[in-house]
Amino acid sequence: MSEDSCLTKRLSAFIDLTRAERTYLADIEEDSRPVKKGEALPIAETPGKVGVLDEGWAVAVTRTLRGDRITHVFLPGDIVGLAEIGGTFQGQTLRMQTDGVVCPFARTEIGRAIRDLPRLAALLLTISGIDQMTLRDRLAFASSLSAEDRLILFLLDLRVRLALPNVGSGNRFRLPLTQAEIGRAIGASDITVNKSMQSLVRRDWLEHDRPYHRLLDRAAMEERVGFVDRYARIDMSWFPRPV
Amino acid sequence: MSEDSCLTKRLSAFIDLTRAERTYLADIEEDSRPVKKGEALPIAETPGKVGVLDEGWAVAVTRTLRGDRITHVFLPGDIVGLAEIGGTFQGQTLRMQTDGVVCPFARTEIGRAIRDLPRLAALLLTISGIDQMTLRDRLAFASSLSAEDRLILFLLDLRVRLALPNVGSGNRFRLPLTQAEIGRAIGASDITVNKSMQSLVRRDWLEHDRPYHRLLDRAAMEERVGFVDRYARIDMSWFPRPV
DNA sequence: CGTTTGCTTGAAGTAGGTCAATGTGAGTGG
DNA sequence: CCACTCACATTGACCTACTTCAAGCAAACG
Repeated sequence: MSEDSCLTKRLSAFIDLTRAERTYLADIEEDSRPVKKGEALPIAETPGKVGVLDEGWAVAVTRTLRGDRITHVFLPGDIVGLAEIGGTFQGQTLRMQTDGVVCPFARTEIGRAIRDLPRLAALLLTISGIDQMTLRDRLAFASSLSAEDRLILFLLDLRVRLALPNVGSGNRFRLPLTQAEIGRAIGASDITVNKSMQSLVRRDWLEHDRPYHRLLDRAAMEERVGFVDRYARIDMSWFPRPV
Repeated sequence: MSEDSCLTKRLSAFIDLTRAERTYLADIEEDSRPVKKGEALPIAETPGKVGVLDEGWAVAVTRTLRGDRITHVFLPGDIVGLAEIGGTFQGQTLRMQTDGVVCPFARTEIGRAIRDLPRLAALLLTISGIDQMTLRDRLAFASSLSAEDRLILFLLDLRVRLALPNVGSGNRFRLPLTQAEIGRAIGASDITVNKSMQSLVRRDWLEHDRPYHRLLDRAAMEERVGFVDRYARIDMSWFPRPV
């Protein structure tokens, strides 16, 4: 009762869960499991799992002919494996970017939860949709923004999403990716990332102190790239009534 | 009974719907509505709607600082507005690319359907996930493939998805997009699209006859870009039992 | 204290963007 | 039936934002 499950913690950021929903979720959750940096997520290894990333960062990597690309960065609290719930993993892997803790769920339990907790089903669908729109944004911007602007967008997106679980974490955050990895995430070379970062620092928009980064002028950055926070306003009026 | 709703037709490509599911879906469907080329989809105009594109092509357009980009192409049979079900439309529009017919659904009805037809909820979540993975693929390839290879990928994707509703439609299909629009979809200029197409024709991989295109050597094209058909194998073993 | 990993900087090469001009077929109106 | 127009496709020339290659440097780590 007092102990909230990982999923409960996460979903509470969006809706107030009822007591019934909470206990249901706590029941289906398996024991949380520590995972080491560099390891594949247990979700990706044993098919039929979904999980909540309780601590640490993870990345979704897509293998291409010319090296691996990072297609998604998972932050603490994020649900992992939701997109892959019914599809093949072919060509994609989920890998821990730092040490962390994962709470796995069996896919069949998710199936049951969808049946028994319709509001949860609606919420999951909504979250999946938002992720999709965010991806569309990135895709659109990938070809129309300069590498520097893509970097700005990347930082802004992280900032917003980090603020979701631990409310208002400020503009300073740890970014456990090397410049080369950032490059693989935004579609640029490590050199370009480096030079863009320095350019941002010179412009007094960014401050960095090795793994820590601080956005000094978020307003200017947001205006520059036309940033839209898709998590800001979610319409849940159509959700079915909770159990 | 004899008359299947748009959504029924679509979802039947994935699962065998029960009689109860079919009649439920038929009940919540509103009258299908013809839409003209260039018009915004009624779904995008009146918030709170989702729809099935019964006939015609549509595109999702994301407004960027440097012109509009096409982030998704909807084909006949596709569900439109699913990604937008809970989010804001900000910066994105859905526009008809040809004349067509749309079957709208109220979002609240989808909410009710999720409650009453849990298997449908699971399927929608799965479809949304697959779309997400496809987007990730495109994002990964956007920065690691040449414009020509991106064009190949674009054509292959259309081919696979066109085959979903009207089974095995062959390798020849009508592509109602101008070269400039294709460019906006794959992140290239109209000039590059033109030159890439000619290059493909010269290589005897593609044949085109104005709006019609024929893939002459799909195997070679798929191999070239490492194509993965994410719709090919869907795991539904975890779905809740149908009503 | 050497080795590795990541950051920094410079220089050279290129894919693909923009600009500009021409070609071509389909539709429209006289 | 011909002229006009408009939308698309085509071709060439130039130019720039990036990539790749190469080499030094700093901090972390066994």
